[in-house]
Amino acid sequence: MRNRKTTQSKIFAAAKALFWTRGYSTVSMRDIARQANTDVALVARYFGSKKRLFLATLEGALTWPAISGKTGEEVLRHMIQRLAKESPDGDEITAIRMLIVNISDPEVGDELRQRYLTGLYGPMQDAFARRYDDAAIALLAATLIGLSLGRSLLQIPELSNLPSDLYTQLLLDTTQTTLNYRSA
Amino acid sequence: MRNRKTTQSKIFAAAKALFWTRGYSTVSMRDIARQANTDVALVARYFGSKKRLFLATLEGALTWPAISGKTGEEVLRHMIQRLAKESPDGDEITAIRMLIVNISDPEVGDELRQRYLTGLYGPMQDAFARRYDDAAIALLAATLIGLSLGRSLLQIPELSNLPSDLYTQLLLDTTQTTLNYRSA
DNA sequence: CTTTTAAATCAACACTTGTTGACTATATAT
DNA sequence: ATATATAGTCAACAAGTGTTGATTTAAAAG
Repeated sequence: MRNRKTTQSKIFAAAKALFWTRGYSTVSMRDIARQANTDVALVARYFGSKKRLFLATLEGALTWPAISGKTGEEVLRHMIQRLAKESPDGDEITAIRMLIVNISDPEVGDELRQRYLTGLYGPMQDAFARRYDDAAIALLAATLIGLSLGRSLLQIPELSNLPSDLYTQLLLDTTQTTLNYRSA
Repeated sequence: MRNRKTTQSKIFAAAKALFWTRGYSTVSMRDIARQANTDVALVARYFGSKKRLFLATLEGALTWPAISGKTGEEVLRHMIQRLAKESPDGDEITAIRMLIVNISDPEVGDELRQRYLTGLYGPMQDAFARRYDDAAIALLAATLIGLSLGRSLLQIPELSNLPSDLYTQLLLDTTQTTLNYRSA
């Protein structure tokens, strides 16, 4: 098959899978090419550079999907459902997990941190503003990330072993109690 | 100064600082040598290999200090105080932050995950066993890690801006409410 | 002061990295 | 069937990687 589009998407899929699970700097262009059954040169040619390819895999990630018009709770519920789909064995990878994996990379960490703050955290803060304590919202954000880390990366048994529906329930429960937190 | 011990400790300090902040695979032996004002060859000679040097920096980390005899609350309080010392600008680095930074590294991630589970999580589970819900303990572990991530790595303003004592209070508060969680 | 011991340095190795350019092969259009 | 456009391949580059050996230099022991 000699088709540019399909080759491009093969490369893209391979890059996303590798970058999102193993992290930017531990993945080489040749790793991506091998995974996509192509040549290294094509990876560089079709996407410009390694960093540009990584940034391409971030398209649409770390931003709320159509947040306007919906209540904070609705949006949050949507995110929780997505988080719950992330399996501990890693065949389903959320943007939150990708964020954790790459946040401390000197090459792309700052970019990711900024995208998270402006794309996810900021809007969430706005959606709940003046209805909950500021510290409670920050606490909720941190807790959701911590749970994702504990379930998929650290593989804490009590979290990893939870079936998807019970994990969803746990996320909903903690969201509720966390939001009601008042500082001082 | 021509002294083996001091050179070794200079190298060790440089390695720990770099590994713990930037992560194992993004730090080169030459980076360490440069930071320690020595030659690359000495780094390899004094510590065997890159991985052995990294493992050396883990000495005493990710394990409870003298847990026997103390109650779960006492040990937990001790950990919280250590967590609170971690400044958002990174001149004080906790083992938890190091864990997050390196957990997804293909080279050392598994080792770290295992050390965390057997050295920190397991003992904590034992210390609280039959006094709190299993899910509550897992939830607490995940929340503490999430807060560390949010404060020092993601730099969520509402967490990063908290002075050390208020951050301690937040940790204590959430610990209390989280432990009382009952599933289903 | 001379000899010995070992810390520090220099150079090199085999290999991997991202990226570029020239070349070949194939599908489409004439 | 021939010409053209372009997808795919191969080779090479400069730079960086971990690691090892030989050499030089300085401190300690005689």
